[in-house]
Amino acid sequence: MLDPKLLRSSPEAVAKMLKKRGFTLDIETLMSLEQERKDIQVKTEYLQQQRNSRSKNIGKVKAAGDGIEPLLKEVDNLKSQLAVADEELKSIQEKLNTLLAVIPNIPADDVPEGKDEDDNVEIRRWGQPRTFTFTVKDHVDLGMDLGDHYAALDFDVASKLTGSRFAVMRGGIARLHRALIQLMLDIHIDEHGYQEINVPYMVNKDSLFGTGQLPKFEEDLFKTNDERELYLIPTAEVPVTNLLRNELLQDDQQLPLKLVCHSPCFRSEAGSHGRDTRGMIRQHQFEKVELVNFVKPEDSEQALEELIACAETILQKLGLPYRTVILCGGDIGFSSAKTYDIEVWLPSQQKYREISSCSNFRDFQARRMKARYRNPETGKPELLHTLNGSGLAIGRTLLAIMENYQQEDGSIAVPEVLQPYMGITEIR
RNA sequence: GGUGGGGUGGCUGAGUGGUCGAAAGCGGCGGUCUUGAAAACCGUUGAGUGUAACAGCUCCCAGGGUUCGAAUCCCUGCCCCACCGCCA
Repeated sequence: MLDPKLLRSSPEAVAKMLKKRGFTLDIETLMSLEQERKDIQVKTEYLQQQRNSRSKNIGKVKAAGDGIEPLLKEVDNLKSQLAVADEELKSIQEKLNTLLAVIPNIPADDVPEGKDEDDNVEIRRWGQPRTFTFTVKDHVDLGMDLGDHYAALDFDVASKLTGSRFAVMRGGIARLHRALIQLMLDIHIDEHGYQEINVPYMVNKDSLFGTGQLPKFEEDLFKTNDERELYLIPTAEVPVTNLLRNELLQDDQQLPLKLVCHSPCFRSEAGSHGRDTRGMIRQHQFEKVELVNFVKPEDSEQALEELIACAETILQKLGLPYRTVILCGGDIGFSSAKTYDIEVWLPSQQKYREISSCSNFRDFQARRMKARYRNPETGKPELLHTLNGSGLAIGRTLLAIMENYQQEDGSIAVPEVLQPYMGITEIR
């Protein structure tokens, strides 16, 4: 959520900044609602004040032994007025909140202009895509041929079990998948100073509102159908960031708070029919090692640079060529002020494809969540800044390894850093 | 699933329907003392909204209700704790 004060005081400036991401702010509706809200609120509070003072008086008058009849009559009159005003205020506040809840975050100054992913700007590349002396296969074909009796990567049997966009992994591929999780967790914990955390994979509406998935993106989520209205998490970002919802940290020594969480992620992929239907790129269920930071406002810009570096480290250790892009205004996510994507090289597609996304949300999520800390300078509560990033998406890393490390006979060489985790040097 | 007890400020924890935004303690902040620190002592300290600053308003899990007046009474929901049963 944006700062309502900022929105009120300089709506034109906000609208201009939101324009960068293709969002049109309806200033007129907003400001007229806002004016209405103010008028009614002033009126309501005046009536409340009158009621309160008279009610207090009744106690005193009664104690003095005098008659309270006239006062009662006055209060009664106030109450009926108040009931009307209250109702009005409630309804307008609801309208206003509904409007505010779907306004996206303001992009950072250095976010490039642009309409969609084609306008994202590459900021660096690492590694050299390998030249193959044979015809490369994609991970689907590779996975089908690996394994003794059954495919090591099996989409057909998964669709029998569940449906499309799911996978079954066996043997060496399943083990590689697990090894990747271990490797990533170990690096972030031991080398990057993260604390490991394990959280629920189902969350309530409030949590999803806090990080910004609700109310706008419900169709992307899987929802349970029991009366509790729980949702499967689309990313660990939701439960982990919401750890500090409605919290006020007293001790700023806890900051920055850096948490790493391995979890499955569930996405309905409602809007992506027909996109990446082959293979593991876009699944309804995948796993991810997620990095979440809570920092003081003045530290968030630097924290994003560190976060993206942590994610890149993993690819470097795995020897996977990648490039890093900064998302343009039109491609940036709803809650984010600034996002870097890391894209890994896929030989079968001759393209770089997203494998990580690291964002600075500034106080946008914190305001929705009321996640605060006490600033020792002022002694006052202030909103935290939140950040998160994938470090990395496991399924996509797995397929990148399969494709980049494939050998002519269809086997997969195991990257050196993974060998201690795997106990083997190749998967066949 | 059964029975009982609870949800109060950063934390622990009191709170006869009016003088309660709320005792006390801890923690925090400021000070006295000290070479410095600790201890001790004194003072101060809820969140939000609003204002130039006051004032005002809202908030004692959430949502309804009773009442002139609700942290306090009633209803519903959620959550927590204890014991019993069942169980990975």
